[in-house]
Amino acid sequence: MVAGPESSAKVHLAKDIPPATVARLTAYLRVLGVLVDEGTLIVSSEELAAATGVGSAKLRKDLSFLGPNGVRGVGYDVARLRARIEIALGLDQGHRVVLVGIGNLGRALAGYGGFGRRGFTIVGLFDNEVDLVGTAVGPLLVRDVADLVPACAELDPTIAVIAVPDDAAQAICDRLVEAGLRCILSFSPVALRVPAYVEIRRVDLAVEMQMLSFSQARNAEVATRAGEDSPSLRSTGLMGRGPELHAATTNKGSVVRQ
Amino acid sequence: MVAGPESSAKVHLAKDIPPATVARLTAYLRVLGVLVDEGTLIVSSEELAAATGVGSAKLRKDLSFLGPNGVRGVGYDVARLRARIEIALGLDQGHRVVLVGIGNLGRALAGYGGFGRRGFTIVGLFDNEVDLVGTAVGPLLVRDVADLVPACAELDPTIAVIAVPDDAAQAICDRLVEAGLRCILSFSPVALRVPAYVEIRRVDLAVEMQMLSFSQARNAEVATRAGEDSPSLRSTGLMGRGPELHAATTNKGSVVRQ
DNA sequence: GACTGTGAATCTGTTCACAGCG
DNA sequence: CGCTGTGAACAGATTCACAGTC
Repeated sequence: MVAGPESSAKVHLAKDIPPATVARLTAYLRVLGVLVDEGTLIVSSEELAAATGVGSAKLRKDLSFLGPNGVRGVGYDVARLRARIEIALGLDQGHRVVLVGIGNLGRALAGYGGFGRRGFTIVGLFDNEVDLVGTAVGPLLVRDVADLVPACAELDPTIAVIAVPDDAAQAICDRLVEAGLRCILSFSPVALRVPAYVEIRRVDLAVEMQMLSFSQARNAEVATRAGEDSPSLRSTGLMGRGPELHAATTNKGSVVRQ
Repeated sequence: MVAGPESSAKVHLAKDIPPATVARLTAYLRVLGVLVDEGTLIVSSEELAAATGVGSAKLRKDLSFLGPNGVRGVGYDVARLRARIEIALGLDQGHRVVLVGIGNLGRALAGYGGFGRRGFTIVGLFDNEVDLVGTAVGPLLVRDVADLVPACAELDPTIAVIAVPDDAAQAICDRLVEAGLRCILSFSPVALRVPAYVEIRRVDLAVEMQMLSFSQARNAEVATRAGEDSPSLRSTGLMGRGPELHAATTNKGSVVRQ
């Protein structure tokens, strides 16, 4: 009965949630957004799990870390569950993001609609290329990276994204830390050194390709059984929703086939 | 004694390597590349681990899955180890990659030097935008996505990358499977449905941001102890190498601080 | 009856500490 | 003596099965 009709009462949760669960909560959130748009009010663990590509038991366990959220015999209130997850992830306040490095990747990130839709607002763009500084990318002007520290004082960002060439990454990272940033997402494969109080995550695009390469190598090795057996497209019924809900995909650890 | 002086004798390994290890092998590989460029011949587990941001015990265990690769009391032969990892990951043959969706992200991927350097050659670019078809992106011309299946027969790719809008992702994915692709990397957050024999990995850029958001929320909750304590920049000595080798970064599971 | 929430069992990954070897 | 390679202890994540509740 902990589930009173609070709206943003900060139920003090969000403390002991395992990292693996956090990673999946974001996936549930996305699907819940689609369901809200469709006007769906209630969803069962089975349905939500199928739409996200995980097992239903895992999903229930994940959600249980946020406290009781569903109604037994019925399912989960879509809107309420979404709000609950957003609070747990700290997304309810929104985030102000600065992006450093406006090459192709930076541009792609700046234009990526998925961010805005999920509570991330890009508030600053930086680059060191003189030709680029002052030009508009979307609704923002690119600033000189030399002004990073003072500009951050003004912009008050909570998250920084690094999308600069490898050899510049550490210097930019240092500057960001100096500017007071505590959460940094880097797209450079180099291991960045930061003080312990700074949270840094790295996305290395080549890693994903290499993991694919490995599984191909493994499969090729087992035999060249190019047999077209096993269609096995999980069809869990109940899935006749939008044209955007599909089941069964890997997530992150590896080849999590379910 | 298994370690004879073979060059590419396919030691039949690469079978039972845990996924978590595979993910890290790619990181070691990158650092080894830097070391080779610098002319370093021998590296110890301690050094390599520091440069990659993992613990040395973990590194040794990871490498042990490939068989004995080092010399006790000395360390690892840089060039030999690199070759060994490349074989294990199936990178020694190289990979032919087709890229579907030439928006900002696709363009960023097409221009990303990290791929070529690591054995991935982009051999085909596809989009459905008429204005784009026929234009050059780097050394390649963009092809019409309608020609995907016949073009793949000609290009013989081993990996496909999907960088199209969310609502087109499943259709493109189906087309790629039809074209015979078995390894697909998708940048769309939607869970794609594929036959069981197809390996698919998903990279959701928003997930990483949301995980950062979570850790910030957690930290803010514990208290606003903005204390500037703990500088703790691991400095393991032995690190006076290039300007590109740094230590201590998270990897993937979460906040793997070491 | 249906579906959630969860302890208990299992599996996977990490850490430790040391034996084994050059 | 130093460093690799690894069994054994440990921690974390997943799966199972069912008790609890509407």
